[in-house]
Amino acid sequence: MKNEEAIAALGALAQEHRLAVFRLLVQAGPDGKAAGDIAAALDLPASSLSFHLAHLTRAGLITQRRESRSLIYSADFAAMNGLVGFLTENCCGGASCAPAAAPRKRKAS
Amino acid sequence: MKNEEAIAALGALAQEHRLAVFRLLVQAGPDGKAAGDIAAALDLPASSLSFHLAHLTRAGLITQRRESRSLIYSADFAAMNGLVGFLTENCCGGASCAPAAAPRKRKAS
DNA sequence: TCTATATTTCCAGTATCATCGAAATATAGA
DNA sequence: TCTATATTTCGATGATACTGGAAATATAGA
Repeated sequence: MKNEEAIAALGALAQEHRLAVFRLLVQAGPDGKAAGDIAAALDLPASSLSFHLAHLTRAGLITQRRESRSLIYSADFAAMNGLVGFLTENCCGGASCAPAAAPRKRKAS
Repeated sequence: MKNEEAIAALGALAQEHRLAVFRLLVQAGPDGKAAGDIAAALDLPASSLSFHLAHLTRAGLITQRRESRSLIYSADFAAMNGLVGFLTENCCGGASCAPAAAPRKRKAS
C-alpha cells in the first residue's frame, strides 16, 4: 500500500458516518448490503449516505455491485488488511516489540 | 476503543505529514524521537511539526516526555493496536473470513 | 543574569469538507 | 409507455483544517 492510498483510506474512515458504514459492511461480510438498507440501519438521508459511499469507494475501501434496482456495497477486505499492515509496518524497527496487529483480544488495556 | 476515539485517531492519521510522523515513531520504537530530530528527518518547519505533534497527542496516538531541553515523542502502541482491533472487529459477523489483522505479510495482494 | 538551544503559540489567509432537499437518472413491472 | 422504487448528482451554506513566519516560553550552562 502506498502512502497516498493509506491517507485516502484513513481520511475516508475519519468521519462518524463513514466509519459506521464501513464497520457495518465489515461485519456484514462479503455479501454486503444495499444502500437503502444501510441508510435504514444508520438512519441517514439517502443523499448524505450516497456522498459517503462514494467517498469510501473512491478510497478503495468498499466496492459496489448492482443487483436489480439496488446497489450492493461490500467492504474490501484486502484493502482493510493492507491498511492495517501499513500502519504497523516495521514496528519498533522490526524487533518484535508487541503484538503488532493482534487479532481482537478484548481490549488489552 | 470507543467510536469517538477511533475517529480522532483516524483523523489524526489522515494527513500526509502526521502519517509520516506516526510511522517514523512506530518504527523508532519505545525510545521515541525528539521533535527536532523528527523535523529534520521529515524536513518540516518547526511550527508545522508542532501543530501535527499536538494533533497526534490529542488523538492519543503518541506520548510526550521531556528530556532536558528536548521533548521526546513516542508512538502509543496500545492505541495503535486498539485502533486496528476496532477496525477489524467482528469481521464477517465473527466467522473467520480472512486474516483479520495479519502481522505484515509482505502485501498479500 | 545573559545567551543559546528547543519547542510551542499566535495569527491570517486559503482550501477542503459535511449536510440535505430537490431534481435527475436507472431499473423494473404492468 | 406509465408508474413506482432505488440511488445519485447538484448546489449553497457553514464549519473546520493546513501552513509557516514571528514572537513567546522553557531549559541549560557559564
